[in-house]
Amino acid sequence: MENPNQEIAKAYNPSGIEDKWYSYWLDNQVFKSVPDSNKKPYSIVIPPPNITGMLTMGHILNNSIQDILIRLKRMQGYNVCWVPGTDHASIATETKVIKFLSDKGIDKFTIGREEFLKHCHEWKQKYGGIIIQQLKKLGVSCDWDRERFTMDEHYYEKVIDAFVELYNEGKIYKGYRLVNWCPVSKSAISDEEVIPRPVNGSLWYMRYPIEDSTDFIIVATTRPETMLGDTGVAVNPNDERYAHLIGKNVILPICNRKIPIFGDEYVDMTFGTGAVKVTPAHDVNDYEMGLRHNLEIINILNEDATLNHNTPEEYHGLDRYEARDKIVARFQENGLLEKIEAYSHNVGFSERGGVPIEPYLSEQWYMKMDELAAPALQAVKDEQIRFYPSHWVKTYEHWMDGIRDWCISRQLWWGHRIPVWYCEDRKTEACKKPLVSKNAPASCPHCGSTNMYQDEDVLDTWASSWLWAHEVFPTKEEQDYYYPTDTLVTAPDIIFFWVARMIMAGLHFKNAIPFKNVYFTSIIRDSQGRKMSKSLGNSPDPLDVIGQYGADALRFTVIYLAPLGQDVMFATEKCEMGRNFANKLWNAGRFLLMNLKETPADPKLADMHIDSLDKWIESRFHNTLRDFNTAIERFELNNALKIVYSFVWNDFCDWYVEFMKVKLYADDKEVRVAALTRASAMFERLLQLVHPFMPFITEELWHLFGERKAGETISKSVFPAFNETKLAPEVEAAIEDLKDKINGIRNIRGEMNLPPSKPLTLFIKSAPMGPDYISYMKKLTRSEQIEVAPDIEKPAKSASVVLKDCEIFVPLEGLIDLDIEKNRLQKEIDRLEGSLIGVQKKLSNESFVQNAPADIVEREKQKLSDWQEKLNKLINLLKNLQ
RNA sequence: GGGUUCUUAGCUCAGUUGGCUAGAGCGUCUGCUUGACGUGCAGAAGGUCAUAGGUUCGAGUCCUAUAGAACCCA
Repeated sequence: MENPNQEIAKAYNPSGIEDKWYSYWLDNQVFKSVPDSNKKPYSIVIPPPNITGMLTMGHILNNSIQDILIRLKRMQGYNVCWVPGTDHASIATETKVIKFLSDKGIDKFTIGREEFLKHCHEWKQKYGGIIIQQLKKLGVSCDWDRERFTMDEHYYEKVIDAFVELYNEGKIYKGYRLVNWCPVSKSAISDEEVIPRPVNGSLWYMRYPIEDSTDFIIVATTRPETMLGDTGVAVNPNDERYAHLIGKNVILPICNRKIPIFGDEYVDMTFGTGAVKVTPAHDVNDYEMGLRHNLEIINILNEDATLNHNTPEEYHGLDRYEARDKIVARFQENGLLEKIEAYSHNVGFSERGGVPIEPYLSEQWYMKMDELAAPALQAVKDEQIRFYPSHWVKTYEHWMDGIRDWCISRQLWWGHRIPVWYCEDRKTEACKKPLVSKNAPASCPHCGSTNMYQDEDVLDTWASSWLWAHEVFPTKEEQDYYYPTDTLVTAPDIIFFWVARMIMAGLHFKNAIPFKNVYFTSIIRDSQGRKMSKSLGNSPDPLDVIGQYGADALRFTVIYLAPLGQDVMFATEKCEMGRNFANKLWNAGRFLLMNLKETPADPKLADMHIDSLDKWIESRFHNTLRDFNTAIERFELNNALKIVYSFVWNDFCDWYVEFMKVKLYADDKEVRVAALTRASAMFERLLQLVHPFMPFITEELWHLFGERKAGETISKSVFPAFNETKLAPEVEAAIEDLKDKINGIRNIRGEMNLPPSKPLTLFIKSAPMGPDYISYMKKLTRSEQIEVAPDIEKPAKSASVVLKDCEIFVPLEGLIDLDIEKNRLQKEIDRLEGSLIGVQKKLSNESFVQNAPADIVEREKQKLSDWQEKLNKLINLLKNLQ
């Protein structure tokens, strides 16, 4: 292991150390989990990153949180299992591979499905693992032997089984409806893949001639080209301007089609002219209106958003935007264009294709959601599944209440191909029915034809990943042991797409919830509050940050900055916070190690020469532990970290170690050894507290602090348990009191600009203090002489500190600047007087004294007398200075 | 248009069921080669808790309205 004579670096340098320990953990199978009925399981399934993805700050936050929970539970004796894996990301991957191939001059359709899929698998082999390798740099403790992929053979099969099962239950059907259509991918896409973007467009006011009249009705539209598919004009039935036109027809220009004017409450009278053209085949709201009013539905687009044969010949094959220009020009020529207004509005863009999506009529497979959603909604309402933060419950309920059927088919090749076959010959009526089965049927069961073909479409990626929480566990034994999983950590923007659907799938297929807790992570923003995104280029590469500061520092910083439910403003420089903390920890360890070299620890002395300092730090430790446990229970990881941070930096380093130096340089060797032995033991426990957050540095230090057996790791050491009997409130109060005295004296030093090189003499008017307290005080205030007596006289020309039951005088002889001291006292007097007014007001209020709880009133009275006394002393001191 | 959340120090945020003189980190200012750490130590300055009402003995905390910001859904 380490060379004991090697010097320990003055500043902590994570490079080298992090990779060393990650290999060590892997070599020793520290992260491995196998079912063990003697141990309680704690399991998490990773939200599978997209195989096309690269590590982002979002992944850093999400996976740090999971790792903290996993590492903590591992140390607390659970059989923890964190299953990693990736998602095949149907449309994203297909888009990438198409691009990759087209750069080489290869076309998807020319090479055909099978050949194309080969390329996809190759691509996945080559690039699909990058994000997993990147994650390892973060130190995450996934059981890598369990790495899954949503198109693994077992998993693929289960996705198909689920389709067949749901179809047989009547929950899957084929429907002809409007979907979000991406003209580039030529596929339906999910709502999630439609990104609304503000667009500076126009509002075109177009005149539609009324039948048998010279009048017009003017409609306003953002999409004039869709007029070729108009089959009605709608006005609000309460709109007096148009009441006389309801029931009449207009003659649609260019097409010369007769279409009705009708009334519908949907129409907003204040928008445009209050009259809208209705294109049921190309707008969601128009589609609904079309159904209500029995309008004809005319689809005017091809799959690539060019115009089709339902338009006049001159428009055939034109791109939708070319057609727009042509139609506007035509209206203008004919004097039918009223005006054009600038108008900015949101247009849905395809996330992958990068072009505006088209609401498009097509035949797709749908999953009925109502029956699946009901128990999933209940499970959250009943708190079988808890959300952190809980306010997401409302969003979840809202969506589940209004849930719509799920379009699960995609016109893509990369993914789980829909297990449906059709008879090509269709000799009988029954042959037209799709045949749903896991395996290809040999022949048509109705006509016997062997001429069968499979549905070309694949399933929506979410229709595979919704099985993730249970199908990552391959056997029944494993599922019985690890499922339901304990906690899901994910981003709130996929609450519907993934979280809700996993709950449905879990309840439907396993008859049990998939997880008990869902932690919704924050959104990472840049220092200006903008969401981090590729296009803005405002997201640092996490690997660069790790290179610069270390994974421990990055983890620390991200968690420290991420309160439950709040967004995180991140900037790379903020990692200094984590780096500084790592360095602090390192140097505290270094200090103890340097002393241990001279004075080796001796466990036999661990309980010898115990004084109030030992009891104090022990009490502080258990207080910390209790608060830490509470924070973890509430999933307030940033709080948990702050609690640990403050124990390490404030209690341990600032006070305990400084106090301990008195004992460390004592004449009695046994005192020295005992103090150091206990300090080391405390430090090891403190490392355990930090370990889930900063695994690498803690492992390094833990190994420096003792002879460890081969393969031994802090990761599997037993996490400290809270012990109430270790709490010592009276000792804590006494040390707090001592700290107050020291702070008072340090204040004088600071205000008077007295350098530490100038030792002080102190006169303390109080009850006698223990000799240990006197030595601690000497050490921390750099005083050479301290006199304590209840009736001590204030020396002339001295600064003073007034505390409860205690006055401290610091003689300053020639050094004192009377004005400074006067100002100090005056400031304190002013502050106290201000506070006193508040208390007096309260106590002189009869209804306060009557209504407030007795202990509150008592407390106020106590304050009054304490402060009054202190104030009097201060006034006296000030008077004597004049 | 509907829903959710937020507004506290220069910045980023804590502040539990209403009850200490409203806290922390960063930044700022002053001093310091203190027998671990200048990635540090010690000290200090800095706040009308978005605004206006209300409930209450008591409001940063609860209620209502207003203003502003963000996100989700339509």
